[in-house]
Amino acid sequence: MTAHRPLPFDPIARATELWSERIGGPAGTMAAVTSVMRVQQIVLSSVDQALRPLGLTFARYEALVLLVFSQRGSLPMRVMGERLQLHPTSVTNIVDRLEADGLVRRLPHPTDRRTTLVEIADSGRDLMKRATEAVTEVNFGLPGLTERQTQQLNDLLAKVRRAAGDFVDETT
Amino acid sequence: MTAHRPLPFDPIARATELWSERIGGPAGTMAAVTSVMRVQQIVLSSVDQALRPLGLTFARYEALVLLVFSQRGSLPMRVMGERLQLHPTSVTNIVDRLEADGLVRRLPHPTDRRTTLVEIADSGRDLMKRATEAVTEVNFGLPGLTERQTQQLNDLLAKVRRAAGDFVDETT
DNA sequence: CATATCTCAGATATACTGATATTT
DNA sequence: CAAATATCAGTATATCTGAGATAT
Repeated sequence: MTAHRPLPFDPIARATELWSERIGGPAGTMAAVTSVMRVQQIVLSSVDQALRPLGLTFARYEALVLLVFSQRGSLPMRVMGERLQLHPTSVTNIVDRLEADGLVRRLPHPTDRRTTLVEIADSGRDLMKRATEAVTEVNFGLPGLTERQTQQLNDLLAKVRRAAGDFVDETT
Repeated sequence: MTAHRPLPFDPIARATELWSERIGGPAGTMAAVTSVMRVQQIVLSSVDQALRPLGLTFARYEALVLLVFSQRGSLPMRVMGERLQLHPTSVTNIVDRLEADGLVRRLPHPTDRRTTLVEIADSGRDLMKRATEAVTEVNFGLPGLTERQTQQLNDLLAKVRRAAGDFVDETT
């Protein structure tokens, strides 16, 4: 858990001061990057802990959610990788584990025999529901923000994702 | 690199809509968590790529920065773990690699013989400088934000970190 | 004797590279 | 034959647990 006792100061704020004094340049950007890394660690640790009793990781939970939300309850591997921003080998790995637990099934694609469909099973839908309750109970591991601040955070991160080329659209 | 071509829509925004319709509850929080994960991935990939020619990862780079910024150019392992929010075994691992490359040295603590000091070497200072230029050139992998927006992001993430118990103070 | 610091071994999760089989 | 899809083997990184050595 990497649990230390709390520091009596914000280590990132302190590093930012030193950065400004001794290096100059975009110290704020360095701070933001470090903060993103740290918050990701906080969130992932908390969410994974809530999901562990259910035999899920956040990555596998996201895959279940994606399949439950899909029109037909099934998606090609490739599409799953696109939506979840996962490496093809990571998709293979995650689906392997979900399938071993009987939560999803691999099916041949009806028309394109290169493609493998992944279909959510009933037990997968059930587990996704219970997992959603578990992560909701810990507020997805993201403490300390009002609804409005959460929305601000979303908007800022969406700007970054769009600038990084994750997607192109007119809204947001 | 997990590089797909851009989607014609924001996958997280779409998932958030479906979440609201079909599950309800704190869809915005789920979106924020997913966004944090994704932006961390974007940033880390970009920064690690910039650092790879120098034989550094972001984690090792952060360790070098911490040591360069320290008063004496050296810190106990334990303190490094505290500041960088790393597990003790991760500190051992990172220092192992830096030491193998001659960038830092392990020294006995003068008074507490349980403690190991890690001291930055001249070559470590040099490499940290060059690495800083490399990550600055790619804007730390964080595109799309103005200086003001970066500051907003910092403030929001600091709230989260403080609420998660990373630190306690009066400011911010 | 309890606690603190560091290390090591082993297990897990994920990502990446490069190669391969199959299909389009 | 080129491109797309999925898989596999091997490598790398980082985390965690549990155990142990040394020192306070």
